[in-house]
Amino acid sequence: MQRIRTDDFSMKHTVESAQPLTFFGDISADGRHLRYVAGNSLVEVRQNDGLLYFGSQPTLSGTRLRKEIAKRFGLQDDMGRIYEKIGTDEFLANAIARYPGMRVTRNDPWETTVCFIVSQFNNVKRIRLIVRKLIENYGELHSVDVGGKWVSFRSFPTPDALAGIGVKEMMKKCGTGFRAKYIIGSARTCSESLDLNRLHHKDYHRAKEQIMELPGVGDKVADCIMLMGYGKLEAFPIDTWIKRIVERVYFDGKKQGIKKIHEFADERWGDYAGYAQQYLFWAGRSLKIN
DNA sequence: ACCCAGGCGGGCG
DNA sequence: CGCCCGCATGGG
Repeated sequence: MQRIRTDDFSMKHTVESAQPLTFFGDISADGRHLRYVAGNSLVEVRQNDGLLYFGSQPTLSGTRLRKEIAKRFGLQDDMGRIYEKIGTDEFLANAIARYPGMRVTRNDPWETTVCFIVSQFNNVKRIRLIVRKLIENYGELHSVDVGGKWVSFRSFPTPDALAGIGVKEMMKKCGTGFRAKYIIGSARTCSESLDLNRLHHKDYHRAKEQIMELPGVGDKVADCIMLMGYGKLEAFPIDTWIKRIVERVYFDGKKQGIKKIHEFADERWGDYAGYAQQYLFWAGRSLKIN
């Protein structure tokens, strides 16, 4: 097992904040042990205060796995700087105090796309259920030896694997509901004409514009993909919670349009709006703001 | 038995 | 444009 030293990182808060990793990873009750699938490998991570121990099967080379972990959990992000930039009011300062070390995870763009298409008009519990079923039904099966024990797992289904599935079949097998046509439609586009791995280098607005051409990907889902799929930290996904919280905290409870809230977030938090969103969301939910 | 859940697309004024 | 409605489904 390798290890890295980390500061200002809580694997528990990060994984439990319902970012895509949460939708298909398993974390222990105490939040210290995580198992998830990255590509075709099974990765295990254990956090002991400021130390992160990790390994994978099949074994990725030392540097590759180290890079995967660092990137996946946003360990390169300068939290001191981010907290300074976004923690400028009481609400966010409290949110940071409540969830210290919560990072924005960086996930595979396609996996992120599917997860957030599934998330629309849905709840976290059922999102996880549906994503699990998609993996179970259409993901490629792998078996590996973990410390003498034989463990099997499935990788996330590729666009090619989903492009040919029938809408009714997916609805029946995975319980996706009306989202099946979006998942399959997006899979077809990504399989045939849109290579998601080529959007990394585009700027936020260009990439967002392109991803919104996928069926079932509107403003909010697109921002989630920009943030957690491409690591574009200026993205500010606006869902019903965020809208309510921002109106309550920053607009004296007055209703605002989506466009207005985007402008506000951009001006106030700029390049770290995505981190502001993450902390607003979790603090807001725990306070049951409505 | 209801009611809701991290929206989106399509239709209308 | 901005608003409003329907949408599949499992859990509370």
